[in-house]
Amino acid sequence: MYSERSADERKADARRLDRREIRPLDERRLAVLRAIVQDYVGTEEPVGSKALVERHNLGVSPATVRNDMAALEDDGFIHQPHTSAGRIPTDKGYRLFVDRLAEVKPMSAPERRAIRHFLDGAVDLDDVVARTVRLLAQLTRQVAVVQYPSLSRSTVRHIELVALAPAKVMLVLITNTGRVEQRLVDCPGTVGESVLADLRSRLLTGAVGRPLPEVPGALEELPAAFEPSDRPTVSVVLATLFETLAEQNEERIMLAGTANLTRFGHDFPLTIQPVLEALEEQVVLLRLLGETADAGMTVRIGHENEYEGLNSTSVVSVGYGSGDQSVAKLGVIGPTRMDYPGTMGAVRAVARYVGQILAES
Amino acid sequence: MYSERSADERKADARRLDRREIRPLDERRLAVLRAIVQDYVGTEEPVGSKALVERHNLGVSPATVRNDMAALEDDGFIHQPHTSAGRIPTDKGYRLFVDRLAEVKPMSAPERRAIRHFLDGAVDLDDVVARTVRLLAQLTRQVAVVQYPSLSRSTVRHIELVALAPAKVMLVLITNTGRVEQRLVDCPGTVGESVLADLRSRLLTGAVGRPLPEVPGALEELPAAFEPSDRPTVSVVLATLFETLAEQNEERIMLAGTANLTRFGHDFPLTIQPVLEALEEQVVLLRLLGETADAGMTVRIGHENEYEGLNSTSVVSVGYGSGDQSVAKLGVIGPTRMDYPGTMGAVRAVARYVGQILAES
DNA sequence: TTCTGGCACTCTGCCTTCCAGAGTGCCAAG
DNA sequence: CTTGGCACTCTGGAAGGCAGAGTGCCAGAA
Repeated sequence: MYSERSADERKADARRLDRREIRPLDERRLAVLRAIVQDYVGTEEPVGSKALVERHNLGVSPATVRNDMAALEDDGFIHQPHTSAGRIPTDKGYRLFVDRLAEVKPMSAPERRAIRHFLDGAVDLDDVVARTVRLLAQLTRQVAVVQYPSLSRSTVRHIELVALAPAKVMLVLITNTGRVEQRLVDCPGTVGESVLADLRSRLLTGAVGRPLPEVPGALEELPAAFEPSDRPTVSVVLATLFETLAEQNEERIMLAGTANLTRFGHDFPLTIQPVLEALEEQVVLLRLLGETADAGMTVRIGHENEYEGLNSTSVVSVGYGSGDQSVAKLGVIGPTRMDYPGTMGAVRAVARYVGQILAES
Repeated sequence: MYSERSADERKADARRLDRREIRPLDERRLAVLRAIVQDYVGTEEPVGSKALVERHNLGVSPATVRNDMAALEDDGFIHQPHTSAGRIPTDKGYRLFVDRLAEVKPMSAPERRAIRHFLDGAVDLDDVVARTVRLLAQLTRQVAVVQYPSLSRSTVRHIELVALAPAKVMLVLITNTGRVEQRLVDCPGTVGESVLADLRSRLLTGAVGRPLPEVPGALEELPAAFEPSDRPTVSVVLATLFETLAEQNEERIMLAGTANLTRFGHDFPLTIQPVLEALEEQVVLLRLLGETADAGMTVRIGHENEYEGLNSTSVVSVGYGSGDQSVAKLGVIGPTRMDYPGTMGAVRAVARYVGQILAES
């Protein structure tokens, strides 16, 4: 499937390389690296020069490929487990592959339809996240992680005040991402219905559509609009609201596909344990996703991951959100030896559709 | 540690056996089984007659033990991996061990204090459950599962309807446990403010204070109170509400300690995959805990578990709750070769303390 | 220069063989 | 019923051998 593209691709690579002035990596050497990565990802076995020439028509002999391999090894892109074994890409090799040799593989039309269909059935935010994470795990056959839309980046869709008792008010905050937060407010005295209605409508006018962090500023002057006798109540409600807003708390995370870890590799128990441990720590996962760039897809390969337990895994993550704003991150965690183009394609597609779903609801 | 108890225990066993008329299992044979289970759990290796006599002072020769072992094997309590290997307890053997040979090992005072201290820091329900599950995983070094307190007994605190768009209504349900659920309702036509207000107040009168499962019955006649033209809208809202109520009854579950699976055994990847798969399925876990008896601890050993993937695991579970009522279940999942007395002790202790915490809050 | 075929060399992975050790079942005697 | 003795079986690990795959290097060709 790659032969058809090779001519164009090579030229493209050559151009890019020239731009970047990377001398020692000529066109063919990069093709060799790409072939190694592809083969290794497919077979999970070190790949040798002969097999490489057979499977990819590189147009040169094994001996030549061997020379290129030696050069690639010198530069640290590939590595030999033992003398006289095939080569395996290093983290640096994967990095180069991802940066310049691979293109995100778009989902096929049926796949896109399936994603759409699967996510469309969701009834609420929890369900959206749950479906997303499972879908992602299934598509990539890896461990999927989805962060709940964070409060700090979303906007106010609605605020509701409900009198539960003479001096008790329930404050409900609904964000554009579908998240609902509620707080019970103990008021200093009985609250009149009319005051409550007034406050409610003023809150709505002042806050709806605003990003959460901006709301306190916008409502600062509010108590002044009320009778002095009502101000304590208004202040308490406002304080509670601000508190709720400020608690951009508990970034929650959902996980799926841990069973896919069993396909990790041969030296399996050694690799899997730290990974499972990492996955149990919400903090680690949050930091992991936190490292994701705000725009564009982030790929962290092997040792590029801060957390040691994930040194033999790669993390592909991306922000998602309604509209252009990214409100949270999602991603997958798999062995460094993963199908990067496919994984990146799946992650990107899923993120896009979740964003749409969120925007619609 | 067992020798000190052996005299009393043996008599007790003998008595119990007489009561149950199990002839072929005399006192010593049971002691042998107990020793086998203990040793196997400790070493993870098939245990032979000689080693058994050396480690436990059974007061007889290896040859005698061999005879007993042969008998135990005939009865299906133990099993030989290969001719001329030691013996391994079967599920049936563990069952007998748990039923009659083991006693729940109480936690030590420092352990109890640690449990108490660890759980006391919890700030809300989520936190209680999260702490509990982690604690349990740590104590038992196995996979822990905690079910959220059942909501079927909680009541409606408030229902709110908010018009977001001409034909879109946000339905918010708040329970007395502080849980908030919201749904977006697509109405068949434009909804008038007055209709909405009317519906809202009727919902409140009919539902507030009622246990969730009773709400549908109480609101059955509601559409009849409205103009025929409004009934479709009312019906849609009601349907959504009932759906939400029903979903509230779907219990949630929290999980921890999956990393402990790596200590499962030698034939590791084969065993662990189905287990991980099972753990991902909330449904499976819920069914698993659902099988727990309402009172007392339940131990399901190996093939006693309905779910096939858990055929080589044992599940120790127990109900917990505030006061005498069990509101939910918790438990651990581990290899059939687990320390039953210790695990049961930990599970029981944790359940007890969680109950107390819930009662206090 | 750059590529290529050839060649000697090295290493793994796998298979076989072999042996010690642990464990058993059975039997005859206490 | 228990026990010591004995012959037998089976695993697990060590040692050795062999085929296959892969490499590096070199000298000659393009």
